[in-house]
Amino acid sequence: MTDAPRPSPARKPAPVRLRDAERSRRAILEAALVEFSEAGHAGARIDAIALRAGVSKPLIYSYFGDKDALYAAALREAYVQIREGERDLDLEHKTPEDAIRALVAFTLQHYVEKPWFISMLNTENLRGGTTIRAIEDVGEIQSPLVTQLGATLERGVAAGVFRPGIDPVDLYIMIASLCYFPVSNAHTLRVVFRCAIDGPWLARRCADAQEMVLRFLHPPAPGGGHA
Amino acid sequence: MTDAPRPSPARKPAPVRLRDAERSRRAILEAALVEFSEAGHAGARIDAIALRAGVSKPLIYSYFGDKDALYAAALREAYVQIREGERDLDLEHKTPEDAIRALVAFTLQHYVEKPWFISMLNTENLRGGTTIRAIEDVGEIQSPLVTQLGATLERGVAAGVFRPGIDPVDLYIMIASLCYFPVSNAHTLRVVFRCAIDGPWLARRCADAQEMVLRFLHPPAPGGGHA
Amino acid sequence: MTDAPRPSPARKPAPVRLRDAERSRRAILEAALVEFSEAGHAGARIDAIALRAGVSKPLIYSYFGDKDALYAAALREAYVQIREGERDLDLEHKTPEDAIRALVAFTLQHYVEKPWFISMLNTENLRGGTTIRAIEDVGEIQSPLVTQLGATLERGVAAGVFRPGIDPVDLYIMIASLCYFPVSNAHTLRVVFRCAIDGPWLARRCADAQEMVLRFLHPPAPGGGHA
Amino acid sequence: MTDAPRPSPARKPAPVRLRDAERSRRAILEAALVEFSEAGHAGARIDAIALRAGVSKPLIYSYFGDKDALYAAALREAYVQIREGERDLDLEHKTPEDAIRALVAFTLQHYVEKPWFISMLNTENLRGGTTIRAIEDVGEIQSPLVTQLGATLERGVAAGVFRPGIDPVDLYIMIASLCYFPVSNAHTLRVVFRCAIDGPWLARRCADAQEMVLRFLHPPAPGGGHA
DNA sequence: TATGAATGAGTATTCATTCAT
DNA sequence: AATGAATGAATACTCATTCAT
Repeated sequence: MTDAPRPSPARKPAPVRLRDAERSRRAILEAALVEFSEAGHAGARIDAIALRAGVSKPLIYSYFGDKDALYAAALREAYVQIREGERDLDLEHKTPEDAIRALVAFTLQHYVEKPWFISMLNTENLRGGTTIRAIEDVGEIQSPLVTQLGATLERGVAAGVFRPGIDPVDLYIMIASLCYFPVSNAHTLRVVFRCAIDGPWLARRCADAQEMVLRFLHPPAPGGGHA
Repeated sequence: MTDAPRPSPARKPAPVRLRDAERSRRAILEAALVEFSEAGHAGARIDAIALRAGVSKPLIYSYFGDKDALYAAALREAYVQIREGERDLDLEHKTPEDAIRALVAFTLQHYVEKPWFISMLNTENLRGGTTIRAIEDVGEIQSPLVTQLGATLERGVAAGVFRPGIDPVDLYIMIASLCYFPVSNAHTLRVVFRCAIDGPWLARRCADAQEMVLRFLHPPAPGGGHA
Repeated sequence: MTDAPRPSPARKPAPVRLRDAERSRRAILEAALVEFSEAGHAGARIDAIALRAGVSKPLIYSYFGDKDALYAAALREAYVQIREGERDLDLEHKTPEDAIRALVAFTLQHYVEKPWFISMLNTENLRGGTTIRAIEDVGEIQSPLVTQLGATLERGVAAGVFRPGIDPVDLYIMIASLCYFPVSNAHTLRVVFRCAIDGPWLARRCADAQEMVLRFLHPPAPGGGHA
Repeated sequence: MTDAPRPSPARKPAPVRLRDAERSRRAILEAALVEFSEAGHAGARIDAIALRAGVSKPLIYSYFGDKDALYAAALREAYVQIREGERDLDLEHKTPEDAIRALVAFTLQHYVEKPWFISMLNTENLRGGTTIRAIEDVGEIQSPLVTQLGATLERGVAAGVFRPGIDPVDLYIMIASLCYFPVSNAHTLRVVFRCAIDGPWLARRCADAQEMVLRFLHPPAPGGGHA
């Protein structure tokens, strides 16, 4: 009202990076991923997401529609992130056994390093999976991994190190099971079993899981195996 | 509305009334268990719990204090229920291998039949375990199982069917892992892998888990094992 | 927190009339009638209604559901009020011509004295009548009047003072038309025609309307009427 | 985005652009008229107006200032439109009785064909007439009609077909009353009286109104009129 | 023991309006 | 002349919790 906003002539005329739609979108999505995974669907606050993303609430609504749609976008993003990691695993250029070891290690590591993945899955399953059912392309997101895993199993069978008849989806679920629970339930395990859920302990979980899966995949020893 | 049915003051202090009070308490607790496990902590509604339990909201407050305290009671109840099941397993009168098989089968079955157990654990872990940390006797609730499992392992080692050096807590976590994930994440698995998460599929999960655990426990074959 | 709310021993122990559900309901309904008629549907504020009624907002929601339902209740109330006035008109004990004069006078008077009636009708018609269509018993509310008016017309025809063939609904609409517009549109008329819309002017409107309606109802003069 | 189509600077100052500006103004005004009349003042959305007009929201603000100013412009436009229609009625070249008939017919027809006129008047009266009071030239907009109507009445009195002493403004209000209510309140009438508010019904309203007004204007029959 | 009545403090969502280009 | 990006200030509605009986 009084003084015009004198721009000091020699400086940059404005914070350059404002008004960048794509950048705002990403900021909101990442803030939502964190908030939803920390607080769950009902507990998440749009206010908190706006604050984290450094934008106003109306912008969130104009980009994503409503809380549910934002939650769906965040859930999808969680899957996209793990797929990107798995794509880089390069299973086909490893020996079958190393491929399995690598997949186990990556899976556990991803769960630990990107804790919102597990949290989002837990939240979504608590909600009965209604949202993920509505995401069109979720099937495609995961299928490359299953294909790779199937090929790895076949190579192992051909090489005589794996027994035949193992379903790649079942195998993936086994691996995920062994990696998921110790991370997902770390808080309750720590209290109930009074044990330290820390790096070394998780490293042992990883080694045990690798051994478990490989023992399960191994064909029976030729001349009279177990018992 | 007018006069309460005045019990003559000097007699026994209305035992029927006490029964009702205890029944109300149980009704509230069970309603809370269902509501919290279906909706999570933030999503659960005191109104809904009152409705399910068939009591008024003030009664809930007078019995349990507030929402958090009710949640804590429900969480504790979930642990109590699974402990009661495990206590009846009678591991010590089975062969070591059968004991392991029985524990795996029971664990999966309990997760499937009492879905609020998994839901409560998920909810509590999403919340960072703050509540369970405050429950005094949770350690004792779980410890009998660990003792039994340790004894079973020792018997197996003595009998030469298990290798030594396995920690009973780690073993229990492995078993729980294999049983937990397919049930906990049934909704997302169904959609992402387009597979039927049904009775037969779960039965195969059970068999696979039993085999996995036993193969893991078996000592290396005497004359040259796995590479 | 500090001092307990000492009830001064000799006084009445509390504001007696609080916690009276029916009384709260009426207060809300009347406040809503005023607020909706002053501000329209979109312009009305639940906050303002709560303030006017002297209750909290949640109470409004617990009694009426949501804004639309409250609006519907207020609209219905407006009709109930005018019906009660018409019921007391006692048309059947007046001469047919006096009955018409009385109905005209009452109608204009009601529009002036209960301004929310016109405002609610205007609001509802602006909204396309969607709400009134959903009120079940609106037809019955108005029908007694139509019956009475039909009887009055018949008596007039029999007495030779009214011509036959007049539909009572059409007649009522004529009367309403003449009374409605000068009240409903007082604000714009005042400005556009720079005329005083006040008591005397409305009294002339009443007299003119009575004359118009009666002239319209009169049978043609027996020996060659108008032109 | 890159270069605007630079018009060579010295030539005529881009007349095409000016046409576009005027067209945008009209588009906004007409969109506003529709939106305000469909939704009322509080219910109208600037977003919706921008969408209907095919322009951006900031353009609306740069042309009209704010929502209230746009509403005022739309209200004024409604009056301008009906004045244009009335100007073409050419009352002075018709017999006094035909002139009245024509005015009644035109009024009803305009209300039916330009529904935003009635809606805008209702909206403005619901708001207490605050806006129209601020429109400077509203008086002039309506006065030609009153002058014409006064002349018509005088001609009728001179011809002996109308009685003297009728105020032209009062007469116009009577006519407007009879035409306004059945159109304005069509939605509620349809439901409350369960009658069809359609073309034929409105045509009968028109004929009845014409007859009513003429009967009212007629001088008392020379040899003993109505009582 | 038990409850109908009532509310303070939020929470998702909307909307007129402005900024920067 | 025109617009995509962005927001402050509401506004409808919810929910854990308490009051009064």
